[in-house]
Amino acid sequence: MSPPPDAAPKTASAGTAAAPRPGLRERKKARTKAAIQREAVRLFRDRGYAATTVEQVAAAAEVAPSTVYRYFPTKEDLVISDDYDDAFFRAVNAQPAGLTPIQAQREAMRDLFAGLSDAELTQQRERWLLMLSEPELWGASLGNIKRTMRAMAGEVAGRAGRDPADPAVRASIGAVFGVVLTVAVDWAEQPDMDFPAAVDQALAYLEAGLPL
Amino acid sequence: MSPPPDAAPKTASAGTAAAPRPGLRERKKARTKAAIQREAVRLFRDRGYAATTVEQVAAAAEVAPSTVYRYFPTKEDLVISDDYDDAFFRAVNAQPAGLTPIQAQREAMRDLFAGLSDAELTQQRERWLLMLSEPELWGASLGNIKRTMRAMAGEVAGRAGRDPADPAVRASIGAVFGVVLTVAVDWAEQPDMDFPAAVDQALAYLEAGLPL
DNA sequence: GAGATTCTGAGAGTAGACTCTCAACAAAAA
DNA sequence: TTTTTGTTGAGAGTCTACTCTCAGAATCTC
Repeated sequence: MSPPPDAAPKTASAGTAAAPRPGLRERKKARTKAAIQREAVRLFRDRGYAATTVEQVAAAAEVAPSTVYRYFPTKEDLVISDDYDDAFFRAVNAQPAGLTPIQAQREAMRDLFAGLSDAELTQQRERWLLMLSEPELWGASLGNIKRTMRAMAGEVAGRAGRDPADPAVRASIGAVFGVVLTVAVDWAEQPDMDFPAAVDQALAYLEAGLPL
Repeated sequence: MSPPPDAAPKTASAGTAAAPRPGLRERKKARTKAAIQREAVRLFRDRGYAATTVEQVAAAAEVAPSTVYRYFPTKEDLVISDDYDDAFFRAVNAQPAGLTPIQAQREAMRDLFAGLSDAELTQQRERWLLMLSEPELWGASLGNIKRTMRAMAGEVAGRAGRDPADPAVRASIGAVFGVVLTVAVDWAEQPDMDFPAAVDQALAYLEAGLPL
């Protein structure tokens, strides 16, 4: 989903690089892309993903079908395009040493949510809901999942002074992923739930060794 | 995949129910279905899932395309049809009281694997590999995942004297799922790995509170 | 065996995701 | 302004999962 691309600088520190200042063309493209995606998610939510054709999305966004495909190679991309995985990875990376991997991931989650507006959270919920109810979308996000897990394994391994292939490292990553997933599933079914708080609580349980 | 349906009695105890003894027709059907599925998995593995058409599967199994669809409503069903989820649930259910939920699930896994032949394990690996590499299949298995998790929540809740909606219960379920998933991912990439042992080890880590 | 039931093959047909091409137009560069 | 480059719309076309129908063949029942 990603916020309106007009708010360009994502990596807070502007730095030295050239900031070519987006021309009119660039801005128009960004606006078109955002509009297509917005209409797509709206239609998918209202009529169902499978029941909505790309043609209808194009019509709603007032562009030609070929234009839709120019921005989003596949129908799934209309939904799964997102950069929170990378953001999460960076957030973990930024945690102070000395934390256990699970603590670090928990803190990273807190930081991540702290930077999101309510509107963005709602957007995320829409996306999760779609991804968790439409098999096709859940499938399309497999790549993201695997990539994130691999990256996290490297990060956690470094943090704990272990090998990324260490079974204990893998287990740790998997546990966090699974825990967050279940909370997301619940969230999809209970709109009013406080997602950030629930994730934090669940990770706290995990941190405590899942007492039951 | 499920073992050749000829080996009918899955729940060891044959019990009282009528065993109508399969007629020739039944056996033929079962054989046809098994053959289609076997050829499908073979072709998918060799040529890739997307690159293999249902028509090719039909040709390889020496039946008409319409026959394939009679047995398997969708192309995905050629792979994801399986009853290990239920088996796992029953195995957990059969564990003695007094174990923690994670211990119970770990023991259930052991029991489950103990009942599988090497051939069946290999078959499972083929399926996991396909499901974890083909987004479409991973997506199609979402239903199974959610159903299993829901069922497990009920089971664990009863076992721990909690509510199925209790966050601690959900977290526990999710952690186990995630841990097993990561091991499966590794397994898909490392054919020679001892999957049952690795799962057991990973769950042992989880049981110990994921020390790192 | 004769008749009832079920399974299969053949093939035509639909839908919708995705591709490709080309001409018209808008914006940037000169 | 003129030229050059990049973006769009229109539309024809492909590919394949999936549906439906019907006739004939194989099994089961009596």
